[in-house]
Amino acid sequence: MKPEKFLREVHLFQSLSPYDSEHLAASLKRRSLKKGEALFRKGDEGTSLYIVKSGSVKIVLPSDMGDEVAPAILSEGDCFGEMALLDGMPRSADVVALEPSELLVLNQKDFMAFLKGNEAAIQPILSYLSIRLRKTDDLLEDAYFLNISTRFARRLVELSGKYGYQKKEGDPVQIDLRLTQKDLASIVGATRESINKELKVLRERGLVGTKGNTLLILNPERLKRRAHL
Amino acid sequence: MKPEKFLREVHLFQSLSPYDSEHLAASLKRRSLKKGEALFRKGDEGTSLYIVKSGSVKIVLPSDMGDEVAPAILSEGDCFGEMALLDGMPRSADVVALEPSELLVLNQKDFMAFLKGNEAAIQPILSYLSIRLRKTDDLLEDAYFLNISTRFARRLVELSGKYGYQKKEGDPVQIDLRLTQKDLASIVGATRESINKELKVLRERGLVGTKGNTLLILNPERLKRRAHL
DNA sequence: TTGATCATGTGATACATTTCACACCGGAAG
DNA sequence: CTTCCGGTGTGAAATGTATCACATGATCAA
Repeated sequence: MKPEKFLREVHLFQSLSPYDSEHLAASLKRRSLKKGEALFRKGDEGTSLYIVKSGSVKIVLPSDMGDEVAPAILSEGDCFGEMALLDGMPRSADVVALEPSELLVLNQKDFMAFLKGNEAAIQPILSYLSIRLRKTDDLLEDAYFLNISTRFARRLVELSGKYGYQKKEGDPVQIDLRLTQKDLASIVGATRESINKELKVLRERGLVGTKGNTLLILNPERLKRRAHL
Repeated sequence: MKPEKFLREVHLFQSLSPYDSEHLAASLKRRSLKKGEALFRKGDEGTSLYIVKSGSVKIVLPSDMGDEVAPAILSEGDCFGEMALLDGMPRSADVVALEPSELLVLNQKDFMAFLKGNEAAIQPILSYLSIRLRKTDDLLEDAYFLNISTRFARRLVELSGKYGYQKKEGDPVQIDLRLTQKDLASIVGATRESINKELKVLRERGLVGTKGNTLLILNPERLKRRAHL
C-alpha cells in the first residue's frame, strides 16, 4: 500500500485534501523493529505519530506488579500516537513489537513544517479537533446525567448514523460492525450484563434486532425517543 | 482595558506569546447591543468568538415550553463561542443582552488569516486543544469506572494543583474559589447530597477542612491515595 | 470428533447513589 | 426586627447497576 493510503486512515488527517495528504506523506520516515524490540517506553518524550506498515505491535501498560496488561494489539494500517504530534506529552504506555515490523513515522517537526507550507490544511485539522472535543464533552454530560438505557439508545443512534445502511428504502438499518456485547458495554460505559439485559428489552419492544453479529435498527423513531433526542 | 488584555483571558489563546496576542487583537471588531437585543439564536451559523467588553449578556437554552433556562450570565471579561472559531458548528443556545453592552468580535476568517501569518501561533493552539482533549477523555474514563469518593478526591487534587496555595511551608493548601457544594457536585457529576456526605467523611478523617467558603487540603498525601493516584 | 475458549442469556444478591423529606443556619432585603 | 432564600447537614427509602454464579451456545484448533 502507498504511504498516503495509510495516512488517509489516520483520523487526524481524514479531512485533508488528497493533494495535501500526498504532500504530507513525503515527510514520512521509516523505522524497523525486531521481534520483542521496544519502540518506546512509558514516560519517554513523545513527538511522533506511528503507522504500522507491516507486522504488529502491542501497547502495554506496565503495572506495578510484573503482570502486564495489554489493552491493544495493532497491526497493518493501525496508527498510534496521534496526540503526541500536537502536544508532545510523555508517552502513557510501552509499545513493543510482537514480530519483526515496519513502521512509518511522522514527527512533529516535519508535521509543523508541513502546516506552515499548507495553510489550507490547518482549518480541517483544527475543526477535527474541536468537533472531537465537543463530542467528548457531550459524552461526559451523558455519563453524568443519563441512565444506561438512554445512553445505550444514544450510542445506537450514533452508530446507525455513522455505520448503518439500508438494503432498500423501508428496510431496517443494518450495522455490520462485529460488535460483541462487551464492546457495546465499553462504548456505553456499563457492564456486559447490563447491555445484555437492555438489548433484551429493546428486542422485546421491537426497536432493534440482532442477526448474528449485525445489529438491526427496526424502529429508528422510537429508538430516538428512547434516547431523548 | 486594552483589547489584548481581554484576549489573554481566552483559554484558547492563553499560551500565545504577548507579541502574537497583540497582533491578533488588531483583528478584533466591535459590536454593540441594546438591552434585550439578541446577538444570535440557537441554530444560527456561528463562526465568531465574542468577548464582553462592557455590560452583560445571558446564555439561554430555549426549551420547548415558554420557560427559559438560563445556564449562565456573562459580564465584562467573559468570553464565549471559542469553539465556533474552529469548527463553525451551529450555535447551541441563544445569547441576549441584559443591558446595553459592548462586545469584541473575532471572526473565523480573521483568525485564520492571522494563523497563516504567524505559524508560531499554531503550535500552542494545537497543543491547547489536544491537552484539553486528553483531559476530557480522562474525565470520561473516571465517570465510567470510578465511584464518587475517588472521583471527588481526584477533582480536589486537581483543584488544589491549579488554584491552591500555601501561606507558608507546611501549612494546609487553601482553595479560595467560592465553590458551593452544588458547584462541587456538578464538577464531580454527582448530587449535592452525595458531595455533602463525602465532605463529612473527608473532614472526619482529617483530609480536608472547610473554613467558610474556602477549602483546606489538610493531608494531600492521603487525599492522593484516596484518589488512587 | 473433542475439548477449549469465547460470546450470550439470565436470575439472585449486594451495593452505591439518588431521591425525598426535613431541620438548621446566615445573610440580604423588606 | 422579621421574613425569605440559598446553602448546608442528615437520615430513610427507593432505585439503578454492578457483581456473582451459572447454563447455554458458537467457533476453532487439535
